[in-house]
Amino acid sequence: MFDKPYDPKLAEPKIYEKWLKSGYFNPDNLPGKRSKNYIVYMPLPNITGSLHMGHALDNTAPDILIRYHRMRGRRTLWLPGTDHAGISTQYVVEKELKKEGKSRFDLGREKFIERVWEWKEKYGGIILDQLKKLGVSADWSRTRFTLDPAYAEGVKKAFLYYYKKGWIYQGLRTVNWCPRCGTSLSELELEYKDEKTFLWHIKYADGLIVATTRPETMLGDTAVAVNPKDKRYSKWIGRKITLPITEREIPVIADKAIDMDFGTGAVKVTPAHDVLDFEIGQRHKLETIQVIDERGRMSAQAGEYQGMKTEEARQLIVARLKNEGRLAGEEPYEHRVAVCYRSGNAIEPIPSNQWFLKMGELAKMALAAVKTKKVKIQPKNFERSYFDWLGNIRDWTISRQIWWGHQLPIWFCKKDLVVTSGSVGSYKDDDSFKEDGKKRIYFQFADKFIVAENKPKQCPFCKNCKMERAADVLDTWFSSALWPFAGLSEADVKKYYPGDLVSNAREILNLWDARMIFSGLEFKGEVPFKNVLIHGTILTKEGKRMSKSLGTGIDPMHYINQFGADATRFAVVWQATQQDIRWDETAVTAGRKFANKIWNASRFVLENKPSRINADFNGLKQIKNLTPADKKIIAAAASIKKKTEKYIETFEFSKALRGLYDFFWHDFCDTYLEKSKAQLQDEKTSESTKQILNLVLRESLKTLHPFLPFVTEEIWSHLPDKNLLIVTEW
RNA sequence: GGGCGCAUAGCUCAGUGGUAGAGCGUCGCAUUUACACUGCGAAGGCCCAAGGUUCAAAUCCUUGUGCGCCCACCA
Repeated sequence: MFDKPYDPKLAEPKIYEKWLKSGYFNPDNLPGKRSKNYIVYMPLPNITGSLHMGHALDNTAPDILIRYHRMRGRRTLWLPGTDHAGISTQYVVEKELKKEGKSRFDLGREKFIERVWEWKEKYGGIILDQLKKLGVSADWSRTRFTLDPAYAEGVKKAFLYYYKKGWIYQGLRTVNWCPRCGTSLSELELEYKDEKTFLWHIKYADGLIVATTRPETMLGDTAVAVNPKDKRYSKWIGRKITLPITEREIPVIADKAIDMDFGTGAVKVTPAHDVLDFEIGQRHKLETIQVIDERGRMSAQAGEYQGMKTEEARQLIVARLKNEGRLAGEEPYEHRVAVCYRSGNAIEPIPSNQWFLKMGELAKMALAAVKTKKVKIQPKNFERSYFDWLGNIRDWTISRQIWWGHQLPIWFCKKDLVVTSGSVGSYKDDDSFKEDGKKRIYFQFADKFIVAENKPKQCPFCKNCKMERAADVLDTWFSSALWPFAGLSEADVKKYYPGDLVSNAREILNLWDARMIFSGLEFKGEVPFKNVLIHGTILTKEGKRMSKSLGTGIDPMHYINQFGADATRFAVVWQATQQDIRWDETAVTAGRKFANKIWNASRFVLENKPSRINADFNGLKQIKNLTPADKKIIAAAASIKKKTEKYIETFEFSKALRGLYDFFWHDFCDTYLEKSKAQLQDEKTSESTKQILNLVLRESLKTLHPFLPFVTEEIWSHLPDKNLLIVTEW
């Protein structure tokens, strides 16, 4: 039963099965009196994903904490779940469809969503199974998916609540639009590509020259902007000029966003087709004229250029400016253009109707929560990015023009409904814009709508239309922001909210943690957790970011399958000191050796069983004639236990592990075990040595357990104790 | 562009005012008695550069150089 080299491949699945059967991952089943809770919310992995190093990092720290607090008598709940991850998931399923030569429009919304559910059933559980292999002791009986019916109810209620509060509104926003995919993209979905083009200098008036890489958008210009401090242009501010070609009058305005040193220092402002310009437009209440449509073609507003591709229009416009003597210069220019992460197509900023959530009050609350230390962000230096983000926040665009997600509970009066945005009526009959025989829906707008949980029986506006549900779905983060309470049943919320901790990568801090904090405060009146633990990023050994597309990713399962979860966890914790980690796989070797060392030392100790086992260190103090070696190891064992407690509670897991490693390997094995061999031969010290060996081993297994749960539990099963180690009192 | 951080042994990193440490690797020796996923020992470092503070600096300050991460994104 105690084979010579420890074989994690045999032991780990067996041990995990035992834990599952025990039911102890579920706080309701834990033995003994437990008054205090310890609760961790798992960062929701996407259903598209499989385990990567980031997940390993996200989850080892919580597992250490959960295991530690479980042994310390807390009611521990680690809430697991998966995220529907709207855009990413829709993307992978669309890619699958593409292999069959189909697009989502060929299936239609309903069929497509069915297809995504099929995908979810097939692949959605993979990552959770992999987390189990890592030893994650989450309460799987409470696993939730962010599109589960109960969760969806919570999301809907939250939306209705915000709407009643007057915090949700419809508005215009220039979004990053991919003309090929027919969808708007979040900033995260953009990739950047270097492009060689020209910077054209266009004379808008004598002495007022603007520089642009996109002359075709000038048809939609509604201002020229300069920096207020720029003396060259101070006399122009407030004046009006005539825009070339369209001959429209536009104002010259001053805005501090303008860089005086770039180009000519004067910028054409096209709110419809540039995200920054849109913001300038908002500040100065400029008109938004859309000259490029959802297909990436010039719109009706573009007059004679209507229907042309933007490239084509650009050439014609440049030529015309040249003819008219308006072209003041043309310099080769290299810059980065945003492209769609799926199609690689250049993105086209266009104005669209979107839904917004007011951030004013919510941001204030989230700021205060951290400023008053109700939530602590660790390490502390990340607080700054949190404060910066919330301090400069704009209202949150919560609508997304995709199908997979929580559809908005908004119902439009069909008679009032305008489909798509701006000027697109021009291609109403274009076949390429039909789905299911109907026109594709891009953006919807109507003043006549109601927000309700279910479809109204009668339209309150026209009294006879069947109302149409808003096509948009919610931003994925809107639903995941509710995770700490929407992930729990109502009874559980009473018992288990608020919790203690989330652990994630730094880019999630604002996207998710901040939003969980204000959602918790707004809906439950309490912060959802006390600590946000930000861990470093795992880089390649060369110091580069791990990424699937670059082929630099490392699959933790590779190590788990080969060397065991304990060795893998050891490597992660060993290296997770403070900053980003250049992944060094020799640390896995160290972990594997360490697990084996623990195993073999235990074999030695168990071959020398004492007649009975004293319960604790105090019991040992009764023994007379302790040798100096005995005293030393007892003191060291007691001290390392204290240190481990301290380091776990301050989240310095690497220090804890390194201390334990040193103690166990050197103090216990190299020194004491070797000395004990002689002491065991001597009748006078034999029994007490056995006692000490056994006690130090037991204590070591306990303190090591949060870090290397499998091997310690396996050894524990060979001890006389009946309890599993995971619920043994620390 | 803004923020954060890192530069210490061949590699990956601890150390944060007072004679340089670990893991992995390398070399030598040892071993029938827990473990070769072992033990004992050794080699290997002007602690990025320059300046400053100090009795004393890898450690604090300034500047520079190189590298990375996150966020924003430039007409």
